[in-house]
Amino acid sequence: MTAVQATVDPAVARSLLKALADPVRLQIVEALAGGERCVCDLTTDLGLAQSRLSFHLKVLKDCGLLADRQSGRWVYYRLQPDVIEGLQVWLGALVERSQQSGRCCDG
Amino acid sequence: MTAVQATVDPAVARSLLKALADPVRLQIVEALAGGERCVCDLTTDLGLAQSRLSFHLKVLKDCGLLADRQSGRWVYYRLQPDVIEGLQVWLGALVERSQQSGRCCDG
DNA sequence: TTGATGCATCAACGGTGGTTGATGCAAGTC
DNA sequence: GACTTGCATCAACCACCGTTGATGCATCAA
Repeated sequence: MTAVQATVDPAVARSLLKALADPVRLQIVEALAGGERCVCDLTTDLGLAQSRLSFHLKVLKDCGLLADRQSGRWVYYRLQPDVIEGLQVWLGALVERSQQSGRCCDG
Repeated sequence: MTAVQATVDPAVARSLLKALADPVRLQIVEALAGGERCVCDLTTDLGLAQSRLSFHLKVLKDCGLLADRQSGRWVYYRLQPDVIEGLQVWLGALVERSQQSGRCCDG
């Protein structure tokens, strides 16, 4: 583990950025950074209507940021750190490219 | 240089994510990763209407991702890699937290 | 079987954010 | 001075995305 994480492709990066750009979804992600939670806990902790939470969980799951599992009546969601790392690497590549070409063109 | 980059605060992170979540703005950022460009060059390279490009440049500049300078009639835009790095670090903290709490709760 | 709980999904509505074309303004050219 | 060029800004329009309340479907309890 802790192998060098591969970058995601630009289309995936876009979908991840879009998913993370919503304040409610960012709340969810930060809550799940503390560990796996079931939907009912998230509902009360974040003070969100159930359908609203469910909508955002779906968005986050569809882009790969979240995984879920069912246990009895409850559904538990958890973060997928690899995916976030992929985005991180993608941003890093951007930084690198820009620094590489930075020593240019003093207009 | 290459000092350890500080993380951004959550509100800033949100605005950066939101700014990067738009496909046109992502195009702009990737174009500028290749080095500084003036607006007129970007207009032709990306095939965007001038007012449209100008709108997105403003969004990117307002959140700190871009800086500009004027030279004669032309305005040149460039990336601010530090800001992207800040976002990267912020994502890293998220990953770290989630891995830390990952060894929990096998329901 | 009946009823309750946890969650997903749907249709309708509303708001925010991006697009477009016009206008304004500053910096150059003649 | 008048004219052109490069860019920012504005108002009007439009599309998409998130919200809401209702409904459906499992799972579990009685």
